[in-house]
Amino acid sequence: MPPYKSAMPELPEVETLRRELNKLLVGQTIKNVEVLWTKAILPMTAKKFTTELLGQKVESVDRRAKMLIVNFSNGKSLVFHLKMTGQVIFVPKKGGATFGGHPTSDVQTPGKHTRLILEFKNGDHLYFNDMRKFGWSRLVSATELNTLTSHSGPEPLSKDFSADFLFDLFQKYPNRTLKQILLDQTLIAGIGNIYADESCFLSGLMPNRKAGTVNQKQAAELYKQIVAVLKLSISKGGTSSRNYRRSDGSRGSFVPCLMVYGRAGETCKKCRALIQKIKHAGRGTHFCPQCQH
DNA sequence: TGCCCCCTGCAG
DNA sequence: CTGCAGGGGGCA
Repeated sequence: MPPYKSAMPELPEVETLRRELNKLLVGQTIKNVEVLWTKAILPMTAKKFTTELLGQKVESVDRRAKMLIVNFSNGKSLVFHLKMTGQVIFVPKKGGATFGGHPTSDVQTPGKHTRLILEFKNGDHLYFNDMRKFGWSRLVSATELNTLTSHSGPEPLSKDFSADFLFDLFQKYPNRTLKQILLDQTLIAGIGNIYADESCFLSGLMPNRKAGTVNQKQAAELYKQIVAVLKLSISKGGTSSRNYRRSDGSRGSFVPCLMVYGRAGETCKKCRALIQKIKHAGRGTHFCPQCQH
């Protein structure tokens, strides 16, 4: 078994939750709120948080960068950031098809890491679990939501992101490394450690390569691979290398598709060289010494 | 620009 | 038992 790995939910993981919860929550009305760890909802008090949520009806579920956004019909939004170990788990009312979570799930609802519970009128529950307590959930107005999301760069799967945009970034920050740029949420939204390493591998570029040394063709290839790996991972329900779970408590199935992330010491799936791990940009960084330059 | 901090579980 | 893992915000 691979060694200890800690990976936070990134774009594909949060997008998976968004798609699932959009089907499950829209039209539901909040009947009860339980705040089990008050810091999870800072800066709001548990009392105010609860009062404002009671009776609210879910209109849609959104995602921006790595933030999961539950919109209510009164214009307010409940925003979740899962950070390292956050989970958002949906448990249908008793008698529901998957009551108690996914049959093979190891997730406790509620459990010792449950920080917040929402109960809906029909008896369904939504649990916010977070072992490390880095994650948060904020109830915000439309204006505040705009502020929260305005610091993020373009969505990589939107038309705002393109090969030219990426190349322009590299020209703008020639002394930064590819990984530093890919991880910077103000430049591009939603890419974290896993998909930064994976997209660099897939495009044959070293994560610590200076952006200024990358030519237009290479930038175009990296762009293409970023989009491809994010889409593929979404189609697999994301990467559950450790804490991340889908809304029913089950694991995403992208781990077998990983080429370098979490594979230090294992053989490269392309050339059989040993995958290496270094520390770069403050993160564990995985690469193939033979495939990437 | 880079380091500290928030946290907990697990490796060593 | 110590120390490391790490997103992102804050601060020097």
